Amino acid sequence: MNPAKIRVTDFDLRYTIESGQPLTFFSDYDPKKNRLIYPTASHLLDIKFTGTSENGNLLVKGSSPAYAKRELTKRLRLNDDMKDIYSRISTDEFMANAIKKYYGMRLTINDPWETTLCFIISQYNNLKRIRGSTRKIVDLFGTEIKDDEGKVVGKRFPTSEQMMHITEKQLMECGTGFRARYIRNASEYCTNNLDLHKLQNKSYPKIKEELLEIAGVGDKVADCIALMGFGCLEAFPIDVWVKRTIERIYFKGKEKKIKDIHRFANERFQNLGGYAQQYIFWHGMHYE
DNA sequence: ACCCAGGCGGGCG
DNA sequence: CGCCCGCATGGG
Repeated sequence: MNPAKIRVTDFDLRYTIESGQPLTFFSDYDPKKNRLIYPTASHLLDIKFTGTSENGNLLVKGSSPAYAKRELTKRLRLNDDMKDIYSRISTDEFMANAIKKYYGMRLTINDPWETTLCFIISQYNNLKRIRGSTRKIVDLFGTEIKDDEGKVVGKRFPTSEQMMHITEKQLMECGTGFRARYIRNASEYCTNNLDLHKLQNKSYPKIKEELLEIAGVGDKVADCIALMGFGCLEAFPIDVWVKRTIERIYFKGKEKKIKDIHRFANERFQNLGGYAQQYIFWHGMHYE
Protein backbone atom coordinates (compact mmCIF):
# COMPACT_ATOMS: atom_id res chain seq x y z
CA MET A 1 0.00 0.00 0.00
CA ASN A 2 1.22 3.49 -0.82
CA PRO A 3 2.27 5.56 2.18
CA ALA A 4 -0.06 8.36 3.20
CA LYS A 5 1.38 11.81 2.61
CA ILE A 6 0.12 14.45 5.01
CA ARG A 7 1.05 18.09 4.59
CA VAL A 8 1.89 19.81 7.86
CA THR A 9 2.72 23.42 8.64
CA ASP A 10 4.17 24.85 11.86
CA PHE A 11 4.92 21.33 13.02
CA ASP A 12 8.03 19.74 14.51
CA LEU A 13 7.98 15.99 15.04
CA ARG A 14 11.01 15.81 17.28
CA TYR A 15 9.91 18.39 19.85
CA THR A 16 6.43 16.95 19.83
CA ILE A 17 7.72 13.45 20.55
CA GLU A 18 10.46 14.28 23.00
CA SER A 19 8.69 16.83 25.18
CA GLY A 20 7.54 14.55 27.98
CA GLN A 21 4.09 13.62 26.66
CA PRO A 22 2.79 10.03 26.72
CA LEU A 23 4.08 9.59 23.15
CA THR A 24 7.56 9.95 24.60
CA PHE A 25 7.11 6.90 26.73
CA PHE A 26 5.87 4.17 24.46
CA SER A 27 6.90 4.89 20.91
CA ASP A 28 10.28 4.59 19.22
CA TYR A 29 11.74 7.71 17.70
CA ASP A 30 14.95 8.07 15.76
CA PRO A 31 16.01 11.75 15.68
CA LYS A 32 18.61 11.13 12.98
CA LYS A 33 16.02 9.86 10.53
CA ASN A 34 13.19 11.91 12.06
CA ARG A 35 11.17 8.72 12.06
CA LEU A 36 8.60 7.54 14.57
CA ILE A 37 7.22 4.05 15.17
CA TYR A 38 3.90 4.69 16.85
CA PRO A 39 1.49 2.03 18.16
CA THR A 40 -2.15 3.10 17.87
CA ALA A 41 -5.06 1.01 19.12
CA SER A 42 -4.99 -1.18 16.03
CA HIS A 43 -1.92 -0.41 13.93
CA LEU A 44 1.78 0.15 14.16
CA LEU A 45 2.36 3.33 12.21
CA ASP A 46 5.72 4.09 10.65
CA ILE A 47 5.96 7.86 10.34
CA LYS A 48 8.66 9.79 8.56
CA PHE A 49 8.93 13.56 8.62
CA THR A 50 10.49 15.53 5.78
CA GLY A 51 10.81 19.24 5.18
CA THR A 52 11.03 22.08 7.68
CA SER A 53 9.02 23.00 10.76
CA GLU A 54 7.35 25.75 8.73
CA ASN A 55 6.41 23.45 5.90
CA GLY A 56 6.75 19.68 5.87
CA ASN A 57 5.25 16.30 5.17
CA LEU A 58 4.46 13.19 7.14
CA LEU A 59 4.87 9.96 5.19
CA VAL A 60 2.99 7.22 6.96
CA LYS A 61 3.12 3.47 6.42
CA GLY A 62 1.42 0.67 8.32
CA SER A 63 -2.23 1.41 7.62
CA SER A 64 -4.52 2.74 4.93
CA PRO A 65 -3.87 6.40 4.06
CA ALA A 66 -7.33 7.33 5.29
CA TYR A 67 -6.75 5.78 8.71
CA ALA A 68 -3.31 7.33 9.03
CA LYS A 69 -4.62 10.76 8.18
CA ARG A 70 -7.63 10.54 10.50
CA GLU A 71 -5.61 9.14 13.39
CA LEU A 72 -2.65 11.51 13.16
CA THR A 73 -4.81 14.58 12.61
CA LYS A 74 -6.35 13.85 15.99
CA ARG A 75 -3.30 12.51 17.85
CA LEU A 76 -0.89 15.21 16.70
CA ARG A 77 -3.52 17.97 16.73
CA LEU A 78 -2.77 18.81 13.10
CA ASN A 79 -5.79 21.08 12.83
CA ASP A 80 -4.54 23.45 15.52
CA ASP A 81 -3.85 26.90 14.11
CA MET A 82 -0.41 27.40 15.61
CA LYS A 83 0.07 30.94 14.31
CA ASP A 84 -3.08 31.98 16.11
CA ILE A 85 -2.17 30.01 19.25
CA TYR A 86 1.33 31.47 19.30
CA SER A 87 0.04 34.99 18.92
CA ARG A 88 -2.14 34.47 21.97
CA ILE A 89 0.36 32.79 24.31
CA SER A 90 3.40 34.81 23.30
CA THR A 91 2.74 37.26 26.11
CA ASP A 92 6.34 38.21 26.90
CA GLU A 93 9.99 37.61 26.06
CA PHE A 94 10.24 34.29 27.84
CA MET A 95 7.26 32.85 25.98
CA ALA A 96 8.51 34.28 22.67
CA ASN A 97 11.87 32.59 23.24
CA ALA A 98 10.27 29.30 24.19
CA ILE A 99 8.15 29.36 21.03
CA LYS A 100 11.12 30.29 18.88
CA LYS A 101 13.32 27.57 20.34
CA TYR A 102 10.70 24.81 20.12
CA TYR A 103 8.78 26.07 17.12
CA GLY A 104 6.24 23.53 15.93
CA MET A 105 6.02 21.55 19.18
CA ARG A 106 2.44 20.31 19.44
CA LEU A 107 0.39 19.03 22.25
CA THR A 108 -0.80 15.50 21.55
CA ILE A 109 -3.98 13.59 22.29
CA ASN A 110 -3.36 10.10 23.61
CA ASP A 111 -5.54 7.22 24.67
CA PRO A 112 -7.15 8.25 28.01
CA TRP A 113 -6.16 5.06 29.84
CA GLU A 114 -2.57 5.16 28.57
CA THR A 115 -2.41 8.80 29.59
CA THR A 116 -3.75 8.02 33.04
CA LEU A 117 -1.14 5.33 33.61
CA CYS A 118 1.73 7.39 32.28
CA PHE A 119 0.96 10.30 34.56
CA ILE A 120 0.33 8.18 37.63
CA ILE A 121 3.80 6.78 37.04
CA SER A 122 5.15 10.30 36.48
CA GLN A 123 4.56 11.49 40.01
CA TYR A 124 7.71 12.35 41.97
CA ASN A 125 9.67 10.71 39.15
CA ASN A 126 11.83 11.69 36.18
CA LEU A 127 11.34 11.31 32.43
CA LYS A 128 13.91 8.58 31.99
CA ARG A 129 12.44 6.36 34.69
CA ILE A 130 8.86 7.00 33.56
CA ARG A 131 9.85 5.86 30.12
CA GLY A 132 11.60 2.78 31.47
CA SER A 133 8.63 1.72 33.60
CA THR A 134 5.97 2.25 30.94
CA ARG A 135 8.00 0.41 28.32
CA LYS A 136 8.55 -2.50 30.63
CA ILE A 137 4.82 -2.72 31.32
CA VAL A 138 4.10 -2.73 27.58
CA ASP A 139 6.84 -5.29 26.87
CA LEU A 140 5.69 -7.67 29.59
CA PHE A 141 1.92 -7.25 29.53
CA GLY A 142 1.02 -5.43 26.31
CA THR A 143 -1.19 -6.70 23.49
CA GLU A 144 0.41 -7.75 20.24
CA ILE A 145 -0.18 -5.66 17.15
CA LYS A 146 -0.30 -7.60 13.86
CA ASP A 147 0.03 -6.41 10.30
CA ASP A 148 -2.21 -7.40 7.38
CA GLU A 149 -0.48 -10.77 7.02
CA GLY A 150 -0.97 -11.54 10.69
CA LYS A 151 2.67 -11.04 11.56
CA VAL A 152 3.36 -9.54 15.01
CA VAL A 153 4.95 -6.13 14.51
CA GLY A 154 4.82 -4.65 17.99
CA LYS A 155 2.89 -4.24 21.21
CA ARG A 156 0.50 -1.71 22.56
CA PHE A 157 -0.49 -0.66 26.04
CA PRO A 158 -2.50 -3.16 28.09
CA THR A 159 -6.10 -2.17 28.85
CA SER A 160 -7.23 -1.41 32.39
CA GLU A 161 -8.89 -4.81 32.49
CA GLN A 162 -5.67 -6.55 31.48
CA MET A 163 -3.72 -4.52 34.00
CA MET A 164 -6.12 -5.37 36.80
CA HIS A 165 -4.56 -8.82 36.94
CA ILE A 166 -0.97 -7.63 37.33
CA THR A 167 0.16 -7.96 40.93
CA GLU A 168 1.71 -5.16 42.92
CA LYS A 169 4.93 -7.13 43.05
CA GLN A 170 5.04 -7.43 39.26
CA LEU A 171 4.42 -3.70 38.95
CA MET A 172 7.23 -3.00 41.41
CA GLU A 173 9.50 -5.10 39.23
CA CYS A 174 8.74 -2.64 36.43
CA GLY A 175 10.29 0.05 38.59
CA THR A 176 7.06 1.80 39.53
CA GLY A 177 7.93 1.92 43.25
CA PHE A 178 5.30 3.27 45.62
CA ARG A 179 3.05 4.04 42.63
CA ALA A 180 2.33 0.33 42.13
CA ARG A 181 -0.57 0.55 44.57
CA TYR A 182 -2.07 3.51 42.66
CA ILE A 183 -1.70 1.63 39.37
CA ARG A 184 -3.53 -1.40 40.72
CA ASN A 185 -6.27 0.77 42.13
CA ALA A 186 -6.67 2.77 38.91
CA SER A 187 -6.82 -0.43 36.85
CA GLU A 188 -9.70 -1.73 38.96
CA TYR A 189 -11.49 1.59 39.17
CA CYS A 190 -11.30 2.27 35.43
CA THR A 191 -12.55 -1.25 34.71
CA ASN A 192 -15.40 -1.42 37.23
CA ASN A 193 -16.38 2.12 38.16
CA LEU A 194 -15.35 4.63 35.51
CA ASP A 195 -15.37 4.18 31.74
CA LEU A 196 -12.87 6.81 30.63
CA HIS A 197 -14.19 6.78 27.07
CA LYS A 198 -17.53 8.03 28.31
CA LEU A 199 -15.86 11.25 29.44
CA GLN A 200 -14.84 11.95 25.84
CA ASN A 201 -17.26 14.80 25.11
CA LYS A 202 -17.67 16.20 28.61
CA SER A 203 -16.45 19.61 29.73
CA TYR A 204 -13.05 20.13 31.32
CA PRO A 205 -14.42 20.70 34.86
CA LYS A 206 -16.54 17.55 34.61
CA ILE A 207 -13.66 15.46 33.27
CA LYS A 208 -11.34 16.68 36.00
CA GLU A 209 -13.92 16.03 38.68
CA GLU A 210 -14.35 12.43 37.54
CA LEU A 211 -10.61 11.83 37.25
CA LEU A 212 -10.03 13.09 40.79
CA GLU A 213 -12.16 10.20 42.04
CA ILE A 214 -9.34 7.82 41.11
CA ALA A 215 -7.14 7.26 44.16
CA GLY A 216 -3.62 8.13 43.07
CA VAL A 217 -4.80 10.88 40.72
CA GLY A 218 -4.54 14.37 42.18
CA ASP A 219 -4.79 17.91 40.83
CA LYS A 220 -1.67 17.81 38.65
CA VAL A 221 -2.14 14.35 37.17
CA ALA A 222 -5.84 15.04 36.50
CA ASP A 223 -4.87 18.16 34.55
CA CYS A 224 -2.33 16.17 32.53
CA ILE A 225 -4.95 13.56 31.65
CA ALA A 226 -7.53 16.22 30.78
CA LEU A 227 -4.99 17.93 28.53
CA MET A 228 -3.20 15.03 26.84
CA GLY A 229 -5.87 12.36 27.09
CA PHE A 230 -8.96 14.45 26.35
CA GLY A 231 -7.56 17.53 24.64
CA CYS A 232 -8.80 20.13 27.13
CA LEU A 233 -6.59 23.07 26.17
CA GLU A 234 -7.69 25.10 29.19
CA ALA A 235 -6.07 22.62 31.62
CA PHE A 236 -2.83 23.91 33.13
CA PRO A 237 -0.86 21.15 34.89
CA ILE A 238 1.59 22.54 37.45
CA ASP A 239 4.56 20.31 38.19
CA VAL A 240 7.82 21.28 39.92
CA TRP A 241 9.35 22.63 36.70
CA VAL A 242 6.37 24.77 35.72
CA LYS A 243 6.04 26.07 39.27
CA ARG A 244 9.72 26.85 39.55
CA THR A 245 9.87 28.47 36.11
CA ILE A 246 6.84 30.66 36.65
CA GLU A 247 8.15 31.78 40.03
CA ARG A 248 11.50 32.62 38.47
CA ILE A 249 10.20 34.44 35.40
CA TYR A 250 7.08 36.17 36.68
CA PHE A 251 7.50 36.47 40.47
CA LYS A 252 11.19 37.33 40.90
CA GLY A 253 11.92 33.89 42.27
CA LYS A 254 9.43 34.26 45.10
CA GLU A 255 7.61 31.09 46.09
CA LYS A 256 3.89 30.96 45.22
CA LYS A 257 1.03 28.64 46.05
CA ILE A 258 -0.27 26.32 43.36
CA LYS A 259 -3.62 28.09 43.61
CA ASP A 260 -2.01 31.46 42.89
CA ILE A 261 -0.16 30.05 39.88
CA HIS A 262 -3.42 28.64 38.52
CA ARG A 263 -5.02 32.07 38.84
CA PHE A 264 -2.04 33.75 37.19
CA ALA A 265 -2.07 31.30 34.27
CA ASN A 266 -5.83 31.61 33.79
CA GLU A 267 -5.69 35.37 33.51
CA ARG A 268 -2.64 35.35 31.26
CA PHE A 269 -3.32 32.46 28.88
CA GLN A 270 -7.08 31.99 29.25
CA ASN A 271 -8.33 28.92 27.42
CA LEU A 272 -4.90 28.14 25.93
CA GLY A 273 -3.19 27.38 29.23
CA GLY A 274 -2.34 23.87 28.10
CA TYR A 275 -0.21 25.04 25.21
CA ALA A 276 1.45 27.75 27.29
CA GLN A 277 2.21 25.19 29.96
CA GLN A 278 3.87 22.80 27.51
CA TYR A 279 6.26 25.51 26.34
CA ILE A 280 6.92 26.72 29.90
CA PHE A 281 7.61 23.17 31.02
CA TRP A 282 9.96 22.22 28.22
CA HIS A 283 11.80 25.54 27.93
CA GLY A 284 11.93 26.00 31.69
CA MET A 285 13.40 22.55 32.23
CA HIS A 286 16.20 23.19 29.73
CA TYR A 287 16.87 26.75 30.84
CA GLU A 288 20.55 27.44 31.74
C1' DA B 1 27.14 10.15 50.40
C1' DC B 2 23.39 13.16 49.24
C1' DC B 3 19.72 15.19 46.51
C1' DC B 4 16.14 15.08 43.39
C1' DA B 5 12.37 13.64 40.17
C1' DG B 6 5.92 16.12 35.12
C1' DG B 7 2.79 14.29 43.37
C1' DC B 8 -0.20 11.92 46.20
C1' DG B 9 -2.81 10.43 50.36
C1' DG B 10 -2.99 10.56 55.14
C1' DG B 11 -2.46 12.62 59.54
C1' DC B 12 -2.16 16.44 62.41
C1' DG B 13 -3.05 21.19 64.21
C1' DC C 1 -9.17 23.74 55.45
C1' DG C 2 -3.55 24.19 55.15
C1' DC C 3 0.71 22.15 56.04
C1' DC C 4 4.03 18.38 56.44
C1' DC C 5 5.56 13.90 55.88
C1' DG C 6 6.80 9.37 53.86
C1' DC C 7 7.01 7.00 49.82
C1' DA C 8 10.65 3.31 46.00
C1' DT C 9 14.20 3.85 42.94
C1' DG C 10 17.96 5.19 39.88
C1' DG C 11 20.77 8.91 38.08
C1' DG C 12 23.53 13.21 38.72
